[in-house]
Amino acid sequence: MARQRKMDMEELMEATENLLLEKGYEGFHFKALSENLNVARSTIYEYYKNKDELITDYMNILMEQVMRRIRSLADQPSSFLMLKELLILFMEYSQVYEMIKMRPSLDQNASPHVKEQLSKLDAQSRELFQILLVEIEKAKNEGSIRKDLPTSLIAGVFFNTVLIQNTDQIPPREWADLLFSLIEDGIKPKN
Amino acid sequence: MARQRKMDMEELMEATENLLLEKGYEGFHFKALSENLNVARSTIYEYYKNKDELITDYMNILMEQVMRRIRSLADQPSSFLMLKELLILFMEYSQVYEMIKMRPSLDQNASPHVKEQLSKLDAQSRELFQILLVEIEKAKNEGSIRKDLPTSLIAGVFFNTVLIQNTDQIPPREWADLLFSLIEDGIKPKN
Amino acid sequence: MARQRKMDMEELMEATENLLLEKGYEGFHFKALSENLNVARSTIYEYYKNKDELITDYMNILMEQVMRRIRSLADQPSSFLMLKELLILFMEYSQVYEMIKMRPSLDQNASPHVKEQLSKLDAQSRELFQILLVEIEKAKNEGSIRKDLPTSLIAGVFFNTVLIQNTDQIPPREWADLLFSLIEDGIKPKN
Amino acid sequence: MARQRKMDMEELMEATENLLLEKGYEGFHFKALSENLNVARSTIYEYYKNKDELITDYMNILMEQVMRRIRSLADQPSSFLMLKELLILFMEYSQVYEMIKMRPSLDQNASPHVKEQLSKLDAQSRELFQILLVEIEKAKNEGSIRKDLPTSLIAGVFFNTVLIQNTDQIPPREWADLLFSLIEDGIKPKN
DNA sequence: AATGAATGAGCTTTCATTCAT
DNA sequence: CATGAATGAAAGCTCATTCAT
Repeated sequence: MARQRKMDMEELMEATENLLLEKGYEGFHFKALSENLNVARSTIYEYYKNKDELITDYMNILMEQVMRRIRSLADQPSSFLMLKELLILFMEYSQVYEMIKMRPSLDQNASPHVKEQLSKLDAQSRELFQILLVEIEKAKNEGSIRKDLPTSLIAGVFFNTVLIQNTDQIPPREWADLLFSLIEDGIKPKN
Repeated sequence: MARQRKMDMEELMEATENLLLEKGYEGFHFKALSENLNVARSTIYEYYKNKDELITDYMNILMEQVMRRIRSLADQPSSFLMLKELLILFMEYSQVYEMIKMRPSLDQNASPHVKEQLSKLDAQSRELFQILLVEIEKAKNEGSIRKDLPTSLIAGVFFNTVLIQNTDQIPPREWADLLFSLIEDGIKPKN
Repeated sequence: MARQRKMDMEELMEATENLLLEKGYEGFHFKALSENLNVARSTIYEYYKNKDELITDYMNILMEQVMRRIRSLADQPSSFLMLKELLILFMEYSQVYEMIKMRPSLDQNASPHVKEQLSKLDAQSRELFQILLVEIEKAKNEGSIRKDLPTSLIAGVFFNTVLIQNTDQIPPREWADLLFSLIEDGIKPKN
Repeated sequence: MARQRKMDMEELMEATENLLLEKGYEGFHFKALSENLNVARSTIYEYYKNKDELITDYMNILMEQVMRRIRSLADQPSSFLMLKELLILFMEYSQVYEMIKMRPSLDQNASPHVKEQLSKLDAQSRELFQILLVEIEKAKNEGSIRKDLPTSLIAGVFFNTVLIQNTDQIPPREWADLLFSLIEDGIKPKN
């Protein structure tokens, strides 16, 4: 099998994710990445022709994973419960929204291959948003969500609140319940 | 051809803000900045010894402005109303939270002067958080906020929801009211 | 006038020419170029965004110069004499044909700007060839050139023989006369 | 998956020649070579320790082949006819002159082994030139070549004109005759 | 003050070369 | 033999920063 393999795709993707979250697109360097992985910088180029191809590949893999999870969520008793499941999923995959915010930076000097990857990515983002928007609308019709709140605002709450830092180290499940409770009933006491 | 264009501090700060928001700390370059301002790159060095000093200076100015506004808010009839005013202020100054998230990047190779600027900044951030946390606690005691929600979660909601993109272009005042209504009462219909 | 100017466009073009002739397109590096010019590598980037832009710019300048000279040659008493003048010119500018041979290498990853420069260049090359071919045809009709030799062969002789190394260091004018004499009458003694 | 494709020396030499002619010494890379041959890059190292050894080996093989052909040409009725045969041979092996022009690039960091190969090569080049020069001198003495033309110029014509692109796709034999006719009698009509 | 010019540091990328299987 | 994997050296390029006017 030739020289001992040092690079591990899983590790590469993990390191890519961490570095992206920490430094953002502009601060993402193969130098730091290779140091994290303990391989030579050039080794990464054996797998990815450049930064953008690695990043878009990572994003697509992430998105596919999330979409697979979302599709496996289908058939909840109600849209309201579906939304709760989505929120929990978004918390687990809070990188997704960070990546979506990073997306515009990738347009500059996108090579044809990168462009292709980006359009796949965009398609999946659109699908993700679509699902969320549809579920919110359905829940409004179900009568389980207020109709006076714009759907875009509610969707925004879903994406943004999952980024809240859990500084008190509350257990994830409990944190999710608290967050959903806040979104559901607000901060005002019940009566 | 000397002195073609005077530097204007206001413009400099504005351009700094825009570039920081658009590209993040790692993507903030004097090159782009000077192009936006239509001055020579070297001209900026007449005012700031380097990148980090400009950025920390901008951040401090921003923070001072916000803190001044917050202090002018004091003496609301209730903590609950105070929190509403704070949310409106955070919406107006949504850059603030973006800057706070950018803060850690500034630690690397911070010169003594930058370190000093950073500690001023940290002091102001701490004060800002403190005010928010105190008001939330007071509101809990007032009985106008549920006690079962962790204060850190509520504070997080205050910072994060102001970043929601107003994609539907709803007028700012109305958007603020809708957002506060959501935070106050949740998405569930009253019944 | 700011820091003392070290780069001189004339020198830059000259060094570019020399390096291109010596190493060819693939062996042309900014490193060697900057060493020849005694400036930092990055300094060259202040003038040219990259290798290809410098090279195509150089080639266009060269071509324009040659075409200007050619146009100033017009109105010779006969096409035959015109061809002699052209040969002398080609000897003086023997780089031109070397550059034309290098031309195809420039197509890979040509940026839009480079593509534009290349199409200008191609237009001038075409014009140059055209002039040569037309003069050869006219000379054939004048009866001063054999009609049994393909025009392309004669044109080829004009371009290729100017590249013969003058190893014996014969004075240019004399060398040109000898070369033209060979082309005119061949190597066989008159009888 | 070992041993998928056997290396074939003939193919290797052919690919080496093509790549050298297309890209020149500086643009000759094992990467492209291995892709052309459809073998792993590292496989070439089983046969040649490095780039330069492959190139000098190829050049020596080429030169030997040419010299063998030249030796088999000996004993023409006259030096003039010998020169015609040589021209035809040079047309068939027009790579030879391209390689000779490439020769100087090989001096940089030549390893001992490469240096040895180069000196063999140089010996053969010298012999080749020698033969050509001697035949020209003999033909001058025979009275079949003008004595007023420097031998070096005539030799140069032999090497350079074989590089003329046959753009009109004239059959090789015919092209050779036309070229020799031009060299012999010049472009001027007979009377 | 403002600028044009130059530069070094550091990242991106390519490629020859090595090595274990 | 042939290969896949890893790597260092060197080129490509960008940008913060300095400096003389």
